[in-house]
Amino acid sequence: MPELPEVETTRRGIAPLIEGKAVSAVIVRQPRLRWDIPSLDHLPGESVRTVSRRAKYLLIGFDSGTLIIHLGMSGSLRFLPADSPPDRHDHFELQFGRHALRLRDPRRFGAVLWSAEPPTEHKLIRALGPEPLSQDFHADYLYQQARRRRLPIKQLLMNNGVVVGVGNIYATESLFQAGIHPARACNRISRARLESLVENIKEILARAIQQGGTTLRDFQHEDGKPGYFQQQLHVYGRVGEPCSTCGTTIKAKQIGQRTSAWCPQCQR
DNA sequence: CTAATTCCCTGGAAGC
DNA sequence: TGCTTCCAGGGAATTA
Repeated sequence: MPELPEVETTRRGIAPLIEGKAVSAVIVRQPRLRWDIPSLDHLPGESVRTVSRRAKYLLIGFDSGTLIIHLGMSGSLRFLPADSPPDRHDHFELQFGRHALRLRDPRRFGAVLWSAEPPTEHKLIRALGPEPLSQDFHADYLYQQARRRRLPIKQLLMNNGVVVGVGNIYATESLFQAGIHPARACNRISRARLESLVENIKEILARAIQQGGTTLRDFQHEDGKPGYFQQQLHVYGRVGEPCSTCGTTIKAKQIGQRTSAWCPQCQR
């Protein structure tokens, strides 16, 4: 599923293709995504001004407002000839003359929304925590967030009000790298260990984005290969296999309705 | 306020 | 081979 690195890779891929281009048509084949796709009848004739990202939301800025796209769990965007035949899961597209930016989303957990106000004021975006790769996400900040709560550290990381863009894969992997048990109460972790956790999150995400960038040149021809396929996963999806560090069998259990994997030897 | 639970949806894997 | 069942997963909405 698209994690933050994949969304950022998508942003970098589509930005140079659509910035400055005028929308010629909007096509909605299946409006029922997570929420119904709103009417975008006013868009044709308007030009794309910016292509940015906040958390896992892609923000396509126009003079009259912002198109907000979330890829959910199975969404992908491609830029291709407008006359290429759509797949049955190709629900939405913006056409730019002979090309189209097309959204495919088999599981329809994604979203296409419109915000007439600045996107920072939008209901879904206003209350989000800092970007993990920004300077606002640092050890002191995470320590302050952690000390007044007691839930498992993994759930704290996956709370978008605390930090955005850290999904199950990256939470699982960064906790392994930092040697922290995913179920450990977040207020019972030292500042020093949280500092290590912050560093690991940044490092792992940055590397995934960098690797996503290497597939960018193929962007127009196929879905960007998710960065985590190239990145070595140490615990995620490796339940029952030996730990790459110590050989202990990787365990898993549900933490906050999500499967969490960890090495019982390396993570405390 | 924090925390826990429910719900949306379908492809793919596993079981029969 | 074909059918059925189960599971994953982001994150908003709802409930406690």
